[in-house]
Amino acid sequence: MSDKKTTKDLILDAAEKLFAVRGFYGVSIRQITTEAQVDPALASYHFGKKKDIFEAVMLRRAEILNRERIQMLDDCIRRAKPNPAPLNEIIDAFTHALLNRSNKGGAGWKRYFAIIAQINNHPELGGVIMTQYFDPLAKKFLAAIHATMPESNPEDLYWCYHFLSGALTLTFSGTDRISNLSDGLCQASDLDAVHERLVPFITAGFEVFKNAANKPT
Amino acid sequence: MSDKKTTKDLILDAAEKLFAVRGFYGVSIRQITTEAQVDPALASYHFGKKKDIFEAVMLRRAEILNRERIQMLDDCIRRAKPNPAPLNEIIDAFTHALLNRSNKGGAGWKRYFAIIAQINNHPELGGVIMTQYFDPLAKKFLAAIHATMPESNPEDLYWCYHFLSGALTLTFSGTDRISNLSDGLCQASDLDAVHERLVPFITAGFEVFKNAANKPT
DNA sequence: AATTAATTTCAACAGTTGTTTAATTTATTT
DNA sequence: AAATAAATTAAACAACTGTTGAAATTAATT
Repeated sequence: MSDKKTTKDLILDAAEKLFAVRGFYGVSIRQITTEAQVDPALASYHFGKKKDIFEAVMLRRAEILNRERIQMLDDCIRRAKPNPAPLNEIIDAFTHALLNRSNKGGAGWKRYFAIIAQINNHPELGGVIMTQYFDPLAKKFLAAIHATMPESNPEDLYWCYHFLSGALTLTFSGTDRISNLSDGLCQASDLDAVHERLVPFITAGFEVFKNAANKPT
Repeated sequence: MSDKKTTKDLILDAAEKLFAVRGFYGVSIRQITTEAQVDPALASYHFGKKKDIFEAVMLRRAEILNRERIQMLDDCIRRAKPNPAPLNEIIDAFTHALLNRSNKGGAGWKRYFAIIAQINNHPELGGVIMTQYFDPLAKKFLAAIHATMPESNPEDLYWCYHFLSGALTLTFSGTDRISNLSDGLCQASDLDAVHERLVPFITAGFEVFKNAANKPT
């Protein structure tokens, strides 16, 4: 019945768990293999260097996520045809899969996004995965936005995307400072509350730049 | 003339530089003291444990920054009296000192903000400094917002603040992914460009919640 | 100038780091 | 069942980790 997990996945699960709270440099291979209840040498045997473990952790879920997000974006574009997709739906498509997986995908997904949040704000790590998996989708997304806001200045849109990316990232970080700040009224773990506000918030932000004050360069 | 730097500051400067790009766990005391051209034992002698070095790095600039930001917020409230301060000015007051220091304060400040960006997204580190120095100001700031948007739901405002915090944080992170994405059209280092767009973007986001759809709980 | 305090140096500590090697066990193929 | 491949184990490697102690030096005080 219950398929026994492969050693590779045991290691990846353990690595994901530990990387999520202590970061790449804060976790040793021995800690990972201890958590996975596996011999230390197996990490090298199956993955190679430590960075390769990290990349394997990132890749494992990146593809699933990417497929879902592209799907949602395409759906919402198709639904609106021949008109451009509505802005708020585009932004929803961009964020929904992320927040939904983080919310209802289980502990693994939550940890995965915590790592994403770290590398998104870390200059040295993350470059590869983010560029390879997230940026192409970001471009698709921005193209859809531009289609629905044809008068806007592309430069403005890039910055708006940047703000969106930051807001999302902080939400995933697992630092629950908003809970302190609000004396428990809000909690970063309540991703439904986030999503409910994030989409209109960001939509309104984008719409400021609907009619370019600055001409495109 | 040129006051020779104290050993303490040599160490803090080196630590700041290295922490900014590799994070707390990614930097060793020996790397710090080598960079500072100082004996390794001096780190313990002057600061104690490694975490104490990190906290000292954070504290050094936190006070300066806090003073500036409170000043700007108070000024803008005073200017508007007896009316509440305009929303966009409040947000400008919140962001201006940060972006200005990061932009024109020299390399040290830039690195400092890169560290802030890391700990803001890192559950284990940062708690102390952020809670002690940044959250009180956040409350002041949110109170000002609420004064100018009296019909709004506090819960909504906390979330808006959360989004603002994320957008700011990513800007400081030093990861210049927006440059890749825009093929060089935008650059995260161009903080004037950020500021110019961030304030109206965030202002519009907040204004969505001016009249609470959800009644306050 | 003598005495005390503060700082800096050098050496060492026990523990951990990532990674590799060779031997052993398990699984797969012929 | 024999032969081959894949996976796992245990031990070891040199390099590095944070931190400490005692001696040597510099600065400040009497």
